[in-house]
Amino acid sequence: MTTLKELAALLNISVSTVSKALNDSHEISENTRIRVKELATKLNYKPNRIAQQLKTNKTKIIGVILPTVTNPFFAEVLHGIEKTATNNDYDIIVCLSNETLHKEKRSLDLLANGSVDGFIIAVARESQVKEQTDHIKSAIKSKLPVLMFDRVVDDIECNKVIVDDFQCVYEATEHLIVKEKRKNILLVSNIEELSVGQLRISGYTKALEDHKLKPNILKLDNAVDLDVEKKIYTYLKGNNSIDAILSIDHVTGIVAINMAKKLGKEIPKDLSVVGFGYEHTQLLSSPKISIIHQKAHKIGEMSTKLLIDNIKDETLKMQTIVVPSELKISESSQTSF
Amino acid sequence: MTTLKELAALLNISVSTVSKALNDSHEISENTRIRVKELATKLNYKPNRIAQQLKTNKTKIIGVILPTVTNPFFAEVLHGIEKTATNNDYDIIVCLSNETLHKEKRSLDLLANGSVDGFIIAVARESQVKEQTDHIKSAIKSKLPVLMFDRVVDDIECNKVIVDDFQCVYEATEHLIVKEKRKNILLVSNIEELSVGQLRISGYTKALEDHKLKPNILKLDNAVDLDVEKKIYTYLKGNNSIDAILSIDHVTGIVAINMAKKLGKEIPKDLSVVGFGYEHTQLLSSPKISIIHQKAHKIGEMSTKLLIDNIKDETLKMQTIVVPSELKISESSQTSF
DNA sequence: TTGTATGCGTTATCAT
DNA sequence: ATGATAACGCATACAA
Repeated sequence: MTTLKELAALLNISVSTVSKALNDSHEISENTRIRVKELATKLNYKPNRIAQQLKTNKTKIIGVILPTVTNPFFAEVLHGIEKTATNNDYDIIVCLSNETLHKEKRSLDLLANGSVDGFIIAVARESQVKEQTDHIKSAIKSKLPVLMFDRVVDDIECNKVIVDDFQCVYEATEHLIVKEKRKNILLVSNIEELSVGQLRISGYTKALEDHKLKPNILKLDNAVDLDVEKKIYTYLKGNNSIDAILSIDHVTGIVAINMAKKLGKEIPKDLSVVGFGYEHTQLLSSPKISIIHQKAHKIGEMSTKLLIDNIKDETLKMQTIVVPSELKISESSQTSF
Repeated sequence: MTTLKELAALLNISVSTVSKALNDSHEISENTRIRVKELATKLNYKPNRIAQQLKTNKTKIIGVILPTVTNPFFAEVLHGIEKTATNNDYDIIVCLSNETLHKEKRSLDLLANGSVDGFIIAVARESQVKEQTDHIKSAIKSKLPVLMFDRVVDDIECNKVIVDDFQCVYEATEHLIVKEKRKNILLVSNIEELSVGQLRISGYTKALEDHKLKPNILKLDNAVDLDVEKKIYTYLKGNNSIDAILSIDHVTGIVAINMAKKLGKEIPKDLSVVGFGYEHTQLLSSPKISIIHQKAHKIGEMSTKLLIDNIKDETLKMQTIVVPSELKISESSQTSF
């Protein structure tokens, strides 16, 4: 790697002159500036970023700590983060907590030693359940800006970007009741231990309450593979009056459609199905599932924007931004082929 | 952030003594070592990694350049990379090329200035199609180890981890012919312009040739949403003799199942369906689709292992590792509920 | 307009 | 056993 020192030696001038020339300082003559730049491009000189970081005490790197990236929600958020970071000349270091407290803590501690200018975090399931968040507070205490999204911790004061979990489920439920005239709406859940799961369930029960209906909740207890199908199938078979299903994750809604068809139900005539979904979710079901579409990409964008603002001006006051979800009603009945 | 200098000042000893004490140098007395360490933990001292990086000329960071992360394959690879990197005390900087050449080049150039110790890359679609890979060669020339996976460039000499695209599709096709007695197998493709797409198609045509059957290929031309459904539906409707479908991506197989059911076909009696799939793919279809399961996580693990070996010993000779895929035959007929 | 000197935080070499 | 000094590559305050 070419260094300033090498350039200076070859040109018989001082290191600082070379530095200034490359940075377009006005105090350097046209002549030498050109000579320096020519040699620099010829030798493919690039300033050593590590040295710049040490000098300026800024890394232009954001630490991103996610529970997982195989969940499409977080993958899409990451996409938004990366794009916005790049547009603002930041790189991102990505760590995955795998939903564990110790990994989250380890990553945070490791990066808090000058490796990054700030953090974007969605806390791990374990950290949230055990309410252990000292590691995050500690990062903030050492003047590192932190932004939390989706899964946030109430008693930590920092910028936050959250989803309207309560509200969007409330509205989806109300849609089923009012627009689609449904009376027996089943909520299917396997994330009731997460704060977002609880919020979604609250949105559902509140909507039912407001309309004098009684809630039905099928908790899957973290079931996997065929168990998911079996539990839903069995429940539907034994409860024939169910006329709508509201899934609060991105998988069980599609499973519910498949199981309902297996039971000979017509969709959406006999049964309306709403679930959470991402870009391709609707393509995977037939008839099309209605989905609550979280603006994951936008969440990533706004999080990054907010964090970078905070990095550049630490005096800015903290805020919590709610990114509304979009309810996409299926129109499968109209598909004419 | 606490520094060595601050510790030294507080203890009235020199910086170098503090440094040695913390690094368990034998030439430091038991007494002072303990005093130093006590104060260090008390003040939560952590060595500044940037300074260490400048000193040692090693960052312990791997640059990871992916086309996207919303594709489950790359998400799972990333998971494997992150895990293995962490286990070997490396961090990862993730850049997304978004399938474009210029973004890939930009990321590579930006990180090649001392920011990382090596690269893991799956080249962007555009780079592969246009056969522009000078930026990668340039990184290698400046002594930065590069590992390519999945989408590789033949005329670049570096470590590679690839999938058995030809072989696994050949075997899946043969399975359909020999075990399931299928005669009219339709290949559904929308990635024919990628090297992996071409390999998969070759595996299919070769298997048919070897068994004296004629190929049917439905190219979707990067169709999206309803168009995907429509093209598959129309084709199936107009070609009633098709008795098996082989999808070479992870979406169209499920769509094919849904469309076949819509046409009143029984699966797997009338039609066998095989597609590419990931962890949850089978859960999303009913009856269950058979899948070619790429060991994405393992690809990430092996890539990282190989790169780190290469970083630690540059004289190691390059190798290309093939990670075999697994054919998971659906057993939906046996599900008894 | 150019050059010298200093420091970022750490480690390593060489005194004491 | 401890300390002074230099060096990694860069940027900048200050001198010339």
